[in-house]
Amino acid sequence: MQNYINRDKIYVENIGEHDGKTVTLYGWLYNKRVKGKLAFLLLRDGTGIIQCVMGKNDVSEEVFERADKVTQESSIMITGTVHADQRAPGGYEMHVQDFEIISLAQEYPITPKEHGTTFLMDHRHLWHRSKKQNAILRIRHTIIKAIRDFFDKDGFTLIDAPVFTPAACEGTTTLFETDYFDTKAYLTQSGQLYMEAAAMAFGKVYCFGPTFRAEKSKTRRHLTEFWMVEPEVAFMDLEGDMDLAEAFVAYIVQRVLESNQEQLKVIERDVSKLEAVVPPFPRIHYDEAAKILADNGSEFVFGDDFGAADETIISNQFDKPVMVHRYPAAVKAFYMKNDPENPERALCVDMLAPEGYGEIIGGGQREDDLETLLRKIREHDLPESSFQWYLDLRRYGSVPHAGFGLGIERTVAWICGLHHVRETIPFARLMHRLYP
RNA sequence: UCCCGAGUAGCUCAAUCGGCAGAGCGGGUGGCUGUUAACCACUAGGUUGUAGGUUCGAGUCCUACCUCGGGAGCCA
Repeated sequence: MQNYINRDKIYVENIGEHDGKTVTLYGWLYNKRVKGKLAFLLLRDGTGIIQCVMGKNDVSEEVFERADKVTQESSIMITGTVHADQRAPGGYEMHVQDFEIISLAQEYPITPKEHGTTFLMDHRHLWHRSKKQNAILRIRHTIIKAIRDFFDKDGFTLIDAPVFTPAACEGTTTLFETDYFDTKAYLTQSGQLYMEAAAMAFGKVYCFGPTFRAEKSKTRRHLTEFWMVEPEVAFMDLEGDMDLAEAFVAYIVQRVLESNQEQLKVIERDVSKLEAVVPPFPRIHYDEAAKILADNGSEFVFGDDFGAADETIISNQFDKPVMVHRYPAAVKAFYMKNDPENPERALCVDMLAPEGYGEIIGGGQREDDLETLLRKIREHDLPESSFQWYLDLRRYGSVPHAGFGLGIERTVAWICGLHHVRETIPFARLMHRLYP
């Protein structure tokens, strides 16, 4: 294997720079078509796929025999001349001079025909090699990079939140419990409370990491382990929070449009839907959203949170993400600040993605008054002692502050136009999936 | 936790009213110098999820269980 290390490797994505030259490519056999005295080998190297043409008369008998016997996903090395050619997928093809099999693959489970999702998820470690999955995870990479760039350029500091937490942060969802020496610890469901502490220390902060929910949810929008980015800003109100969320999401979409045209084509995404995502986004009051539902025959009960079908009805009214604000305080978490103009309502906002993708952002202004927060903790029947550090933030220089959380996988699913979030994360963790 | 649906060849699926378990892909063999999920011919490949029941006869009908998928609730 030592012979195959090459530090100046040429990659398929840059093959146009080598038009007319003789180069060596390293990769895997994506597919082949052997037609008598002519062989078409599709080399995949992670950055793209190139068709390599081998005429029986142009290579030694031994080399042509290798093409005949090489199996799908065998690792290979091909030397040849690069030519622009309309007939070739990708626009360039290679005329083969030499071809070596680095490691002959056993019978590869993922054939070029159809497979079911369960089978593919069981072979997730191999499925990544497929064109579409490769494109999705490249777009995920762009989204994550764009998220970090957006905040870094705007003076935010990245503050990592802990994964082990001592108690339920919000007391709503079911948490994964783990032994922590002689006590219990729980896997985090949100870094937000810690970000509030960090915002008081650094001004503008965000965390980006995995989040865990032990809910027995089996829907296309749910994972038990997912990634979330949570910015938090001191001296910011709900309006500022919505401004931030809007600029943030628009920036992410723009970056994908700039960087991933090729991948968007592979996954057959309707790009015009993404091009429409420019500020300003519609901002509607909970009462307006309720009216939309009433007008569209929903069984929605005023005062409740919206169900999945309700979110779809609301988002379908717009061709951009829509921000719904000021939900009834009763259906929101204890740390949400109540609207001084209507104390029954919370200064909160959810952003619903277009095309029925549901909630991608949840956030709002936080309660900054010590006595009010204390009362809410008691009302929600939460252990007061666990929240002393959180109450300290109101004891020592409390300020208005706000933030939100954005779910990475739902954002990727929306931007890529996917049916299910399980394809948006390299190795999905679902209620019935812990392998591979 | 609740509701709905599905388990048949390595994979994707078919099998009429309960009547001989089949096809495509993938594997193997042979053929083909411009293929695009190549094509053509031949070939191997089955405890029909498990356990019971009804029947002359069960992939098909009944009961239970197992596994998986979709959805609800909850949420990002």
